[in-house]
Amino acid sequence: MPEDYNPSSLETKILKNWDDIDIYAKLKELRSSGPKFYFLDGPPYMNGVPHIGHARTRALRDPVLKYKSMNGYNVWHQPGFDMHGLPIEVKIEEILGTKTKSDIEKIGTELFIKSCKERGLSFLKIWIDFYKRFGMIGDFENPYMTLSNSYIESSWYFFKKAWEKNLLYKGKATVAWCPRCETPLSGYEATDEYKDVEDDSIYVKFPLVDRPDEYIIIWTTTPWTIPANVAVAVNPKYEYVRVKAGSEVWIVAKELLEKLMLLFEIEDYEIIETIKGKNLLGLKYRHILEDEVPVHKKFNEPNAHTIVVTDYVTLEDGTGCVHTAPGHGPDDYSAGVEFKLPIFSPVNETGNFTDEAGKYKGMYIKDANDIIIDDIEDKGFLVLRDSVFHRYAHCWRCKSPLLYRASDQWFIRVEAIKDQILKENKKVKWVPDWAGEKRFHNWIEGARDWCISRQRFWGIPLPIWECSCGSIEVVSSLDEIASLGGIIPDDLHKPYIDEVKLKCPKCSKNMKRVSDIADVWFDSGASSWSSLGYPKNKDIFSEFFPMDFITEGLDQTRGWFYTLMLESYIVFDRAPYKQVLMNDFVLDQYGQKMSKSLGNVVDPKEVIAKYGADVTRFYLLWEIAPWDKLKFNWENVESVSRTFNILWNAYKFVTLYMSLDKFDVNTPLSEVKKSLRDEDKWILSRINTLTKETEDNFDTLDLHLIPRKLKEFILEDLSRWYIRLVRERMWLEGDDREKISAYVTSLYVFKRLTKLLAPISPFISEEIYKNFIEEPSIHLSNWDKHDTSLIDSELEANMSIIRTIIEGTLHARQKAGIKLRWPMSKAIVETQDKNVIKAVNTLSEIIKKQINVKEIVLGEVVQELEILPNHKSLGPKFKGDAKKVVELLKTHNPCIIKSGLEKEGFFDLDGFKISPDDVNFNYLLPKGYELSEFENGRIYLYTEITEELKSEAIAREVIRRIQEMRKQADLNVEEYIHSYVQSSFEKELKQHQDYIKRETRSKTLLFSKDNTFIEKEWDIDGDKFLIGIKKLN
RNA sequence: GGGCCCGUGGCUUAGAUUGGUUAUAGCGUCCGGCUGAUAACCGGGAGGUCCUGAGUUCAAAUCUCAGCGGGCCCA
Repeated sequence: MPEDYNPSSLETKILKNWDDIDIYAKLKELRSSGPKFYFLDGPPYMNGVPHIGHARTRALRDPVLKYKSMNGYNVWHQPGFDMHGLPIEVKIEEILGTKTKSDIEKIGTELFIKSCKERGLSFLKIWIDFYKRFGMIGDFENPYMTLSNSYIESSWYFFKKAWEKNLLYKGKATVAWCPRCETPLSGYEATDEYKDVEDDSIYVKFPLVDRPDEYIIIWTTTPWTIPANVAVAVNPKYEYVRVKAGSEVWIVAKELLEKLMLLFEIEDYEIIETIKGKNLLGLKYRHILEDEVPVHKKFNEPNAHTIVVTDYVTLEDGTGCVHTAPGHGPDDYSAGVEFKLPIFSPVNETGNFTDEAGKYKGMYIKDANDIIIDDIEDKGFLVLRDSVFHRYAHCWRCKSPLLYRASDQWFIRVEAIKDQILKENKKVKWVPDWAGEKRFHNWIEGARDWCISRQRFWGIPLPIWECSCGSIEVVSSLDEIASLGGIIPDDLHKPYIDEVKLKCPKCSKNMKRVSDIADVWFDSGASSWSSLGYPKNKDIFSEFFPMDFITEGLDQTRGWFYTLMLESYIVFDRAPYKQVLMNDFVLDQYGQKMSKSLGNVVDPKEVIAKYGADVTRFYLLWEIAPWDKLKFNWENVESVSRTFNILWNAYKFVTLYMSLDKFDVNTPLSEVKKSLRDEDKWILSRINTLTKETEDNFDTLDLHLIPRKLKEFILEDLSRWYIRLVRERMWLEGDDREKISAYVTSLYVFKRLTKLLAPISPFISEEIYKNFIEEPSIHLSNWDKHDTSLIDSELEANMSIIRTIIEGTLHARQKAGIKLRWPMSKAIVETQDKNVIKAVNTLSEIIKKQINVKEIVLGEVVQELEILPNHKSLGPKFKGDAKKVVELLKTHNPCIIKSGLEKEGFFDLDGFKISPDDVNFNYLLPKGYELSEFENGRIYLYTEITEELKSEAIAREVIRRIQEMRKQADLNVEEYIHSYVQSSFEKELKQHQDYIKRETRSKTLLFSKDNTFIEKEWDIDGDKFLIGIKKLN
């Protein structure tokens, strides 16, 4: 006999059992010959513990895997973990107290990298324990880890392929750079952290060559980039003006002229000439700091220090003439390439000016700002100095302001292949479709070449060796290293890998590895093959690749979804995944982002501790569609928890009676087929319809609909309806056929229901299932496909109609103040609806039972129409005759008056002209009826109480009291008693003696007091009843 | 600035593909009731500018446009 529902102890018990039987090994063995289903786990980043968002993603993916397993698939469920990268480095720097890269080198890169490794690994157990507690079943002994040698070796295959396809190149490029971390950041790393900061805002005039006193005016918020200026860009389409201001001529965009002059406080100015931007092309100017930065005098590129034209120039701020420093801005860089400008970037890794910066060498760029501005001012080129609040990019980890600088980096040529990738993406099924067709599509469309190298320590080392002779080797395996004369280190990370020297195949000299590591986003992007150990291990890969299903958060559009696609495309010329589910985040209940500082963080461990993993998983799936934001709401968790409690109680209810009767759980449904009642057939139909819906929803990944329908079924169909209808039958004594068929039906329903629930809530389903069926685990059982032969849609529709009729009648009873316990002689259903007629005819027994009436009939009850004079209107209108009119109204048939008013707008009442305002109409129910309306009709309850009905009512009232007393006396359900009732209703009660005895399990029923009984006096509608019960020994 | 998504009683939500009676349900709240599976449940009441505005239409929560607010991504 099951206890109360206690998720915590139940789940712990089952976890232990899974451990004992090594459920994963069994599952793997069981499905080993099944069709392959390759799910790839999006590896979480190992710099913290699982948060509720991780729990959500797992609550979405795990049911799919369990469902697939139950359907016979050989599912690949290997967890993965992302363990490299700057965030871990930054954390270790905090712990070790280093500030710069040279600090790290001082304490030793070996120690630093070892610490990073330890930290990466330190979270592993926490995560795997979480997965297990969350009810996931998977290959927890063999996760893929991006820091393992085998993973690194596999991932190198990408560089080899990219190199072979000429998609890997070394180039100078202007990239976002963190001067503290001394490494480039990819575009999105740079844009993760925009902060509002105050910066200088200066307007500067550049003197044109060969045009004395003529200047082009530029604006910048980064004065330190002026030393690197090599051009001024204008938009070819805009109008520019030459303006006479004092003794000088200035060039600015026409549209901005007034605003600028106002800003510069120049009132006297005059437009000399209007010129299209494209006509400014090639105008030469003199660099204003050529004395301080003498290298400018040496640039011999023809376009250096000229006006160039580009489309990116806007009129939003500035002057329409844009200071261009290809070494310090991505747009500037592309202009630099287009116009063959010098890519000049006199700033080193730490943000200090180099020798090339002349006067400014050695200065930190931000510190140089003031000096540079002063120099410009001294030389008379400063137009205006101001400051501005604007958003500026900061390092996503260490929060330092970023800069752009040109440096030598390794790139993946994405732009060359993005059209093919877009084509591949069309083959992927995205859920929701817009995630792929719009979001991901747009992202790929705008993709740029990927700067994949990082000048850091903790990451996958680039497998690129360079020789002083200029030749380059990209290796993809340890064997290759060995064959090139390299000695393979125990650990493929820095600094060990840096020691590996290869023999140059061209000149036989020693080749040195480029000291860079890969952008950490590279790591997980290589998982589609690296997690399977490809290319070394080709068997598993060829069986499973490509992936059938992945799911991750929407932020992974530019992250994992992208790197997986890009890298796999380069390696295999195809999309790596067939189906992608993209989910949104978890917010707090007010829609606010969860953050430590707001104190609104929901810890998944806390939810699991309080409600269990079953409820948590169910809730996370049920609350909202995967691709919408989930506002975490404790009250709704509570409501899911209540549903589980009800499910549990329903389970307790049926097992109670089954075990009392020692019911054989192996009795097949076919054996009772003939004695099934309507409600049995109905619930059998419902559970199979539900199964079909569940199957459909798993197929289309409308995962939230599954728990929603399950919850609805548990509450509405099972608990509130089926059990209510079969209660009486469970109470029958002996081997009643109808009772047995209720048992068999219930068992079938529970067996099915637990299977539907198993993928979502693996513990409670396991517990219930195993109590009925002797098998090692529900998760090792097969999915029971829906059985069309048991689906009867018409019966389902009929049942749903009579439920509305029953509810309506209960409403009518309440209006009339008549308790359900009191039987009524009849109810009349009035309807025009054929479906309602059919439902009432076929299921009248259920209606009668549920609304406690002796007879239910289809028919109609004529309501009487009453006419009421409106004195307020009649009085002033008919004055003295008003009284007479009122009398006349009573003598006419109200129906005729009403239809007359409706048709003509007035009624001739023996000469008095009555208008609609003069009277009110009212429908009167015939005496003894109560009315209630339902969707397609009305129900009339006849409420006259006969002696016969009353005696039955009293019997039921007494039964109810005895039951209450049994409960208070803590008697077991099956125990027998003696009872007595002393009251003035002996005659009535005697008529129903057998009924009372049966319902209350009374061996004897006396009508006089016995002092050895437990007794209680009851007041039932004003009458006194002294009732006693005594346990049978 | 651009792309994508979202906005429905106090709260969480259904309904948008296919425009169509009185806008769904749960929670909460108020009133009444039931109960030998149920710390459950049942009946009823109150509670709505369906973010705003314009348009299309006989008819708009739904379609179109513009705007406001929020989110993710990008610049």
